[in-house]
Amino acid sequence: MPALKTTITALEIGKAIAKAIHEHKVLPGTKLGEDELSEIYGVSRTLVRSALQGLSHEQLVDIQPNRGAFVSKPSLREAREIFEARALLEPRTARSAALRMTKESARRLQTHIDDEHEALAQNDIGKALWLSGVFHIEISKLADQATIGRFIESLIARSSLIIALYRKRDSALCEKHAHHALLEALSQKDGARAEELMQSHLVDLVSALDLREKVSNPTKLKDVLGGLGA
Amino acid sequence: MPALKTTITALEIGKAIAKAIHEHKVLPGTKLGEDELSEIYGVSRTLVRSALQGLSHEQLVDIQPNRGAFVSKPSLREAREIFEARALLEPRTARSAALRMTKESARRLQTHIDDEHEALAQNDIGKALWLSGVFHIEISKLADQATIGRFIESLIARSSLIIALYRKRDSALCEKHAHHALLEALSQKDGARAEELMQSHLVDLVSALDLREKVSNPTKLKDVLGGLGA
DNA sequence: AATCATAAAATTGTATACAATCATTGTGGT
DNA sequence: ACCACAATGATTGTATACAATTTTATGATT
Repeated sequence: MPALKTTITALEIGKAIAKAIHEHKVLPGTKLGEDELSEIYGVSRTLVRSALQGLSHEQLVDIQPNRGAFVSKPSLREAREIFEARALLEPRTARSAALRMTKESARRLQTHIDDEHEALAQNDIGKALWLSGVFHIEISKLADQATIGRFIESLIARSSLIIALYRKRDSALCEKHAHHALLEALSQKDGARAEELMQSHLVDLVSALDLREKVSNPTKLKDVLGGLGA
Repeated sequence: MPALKTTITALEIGKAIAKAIHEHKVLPGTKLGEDELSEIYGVSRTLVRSALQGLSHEQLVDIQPNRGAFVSKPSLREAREIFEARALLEPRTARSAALRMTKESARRLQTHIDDEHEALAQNDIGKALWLSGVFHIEISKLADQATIGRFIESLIARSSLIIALYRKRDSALCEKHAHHALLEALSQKDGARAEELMQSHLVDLVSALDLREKVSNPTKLKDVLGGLGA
């Protein structure tokens, strides 16, 4: 059997935290204390800080000077921007991916979809959410455009924060057929259709979100909690 | 007078290094030693490492485990990808920027162009290169799309590396009229024209580059340094 | 009882110390 | 002269120690 690795890198810690965020195991606003994390991963704060700084660069965590790192809470405007950016990048990327499809990659994507369904069947929403994101990332990787792929990857990671914050109640988050249809178009190397499908898929995703401006923050708590029910 | 600041942050160090890279003060491949930098900025290696990791995340420097940080040397494929990404993002961003133009922002951009010309007049190529990049970044900021703006910013920073590596000999890098024409279209809120101009401007930039595959790296130094000039 | 001031505890920021790894040079052998 | 190999020096990686800041707790005062 392979020797079990004893070292852990800052990058791995970052990935682990990112995955937990993506799966909604930790929610936006959660404080990520350094001592806590170094305890968890069995390393010194040095590596933890390095990992947190990396996540901060991806805007998954927000580092407030002298106060610590918190899971980011994208504003409404950021939320809208992120999905606008996805709408700009992903459909075109799906088109490119279609042109480069192979049997092998089709098989890989199918496996992903199966896993996704399985996770949903087991009601493991977090895992399904994560797999759903990975599906999009895989497509962008197929497009053979690492640079744009990285952008998309970061947008998808932040999308999970947005879903956590702004998802409409009882909105289905993964229409299972959407990914399936996408895969079909990709397999047939039908770039135009893949582009179209991706575009409408993203529209669907946004429509499961409530990105309207809040009525207004109640200026005073008293205004809301004023009368004692009399 | 304002108290002179005595503290320096990792972010500032990163910015300083990034600017030096952008200005071609340090060329791709240059080693960025930690001791060296901590000496220069008068801080411990801790902050320097933090800065370098940040730059590594932007792919401006390449951190090789146990070997150190080097100014990145984008490959030909990366170079092509980066300009493809710019072609995808910047024209559309220029269009958005046009719609949001104000007198004030026009004035700001004009100042930038003036500075750029001044730098060119003084033959300060590095500064001109940097200002040229900042011009593009300013436009993306005007578009009021921080997310895409950050992507563009990172693409432009890496573009300076590409220019350093792949610029055709005696190719003019900043056609002065290009930015001027762009500003004009923006000022007139002519989005369509701004988009068009940006697109062709980017084409011009690429055409000043030699992104053809190298014949082959000289496998042996001897082949190049063979004859002793006899 | 509520508010403010102050003190203690906990947490983050930076520097330093030590360990591990890599590069270089020097030595000995073929 | 050339290659292999070992020792040395330099550089990066990680942990720990200390300083600075924030947060929480405590107590005095109105």
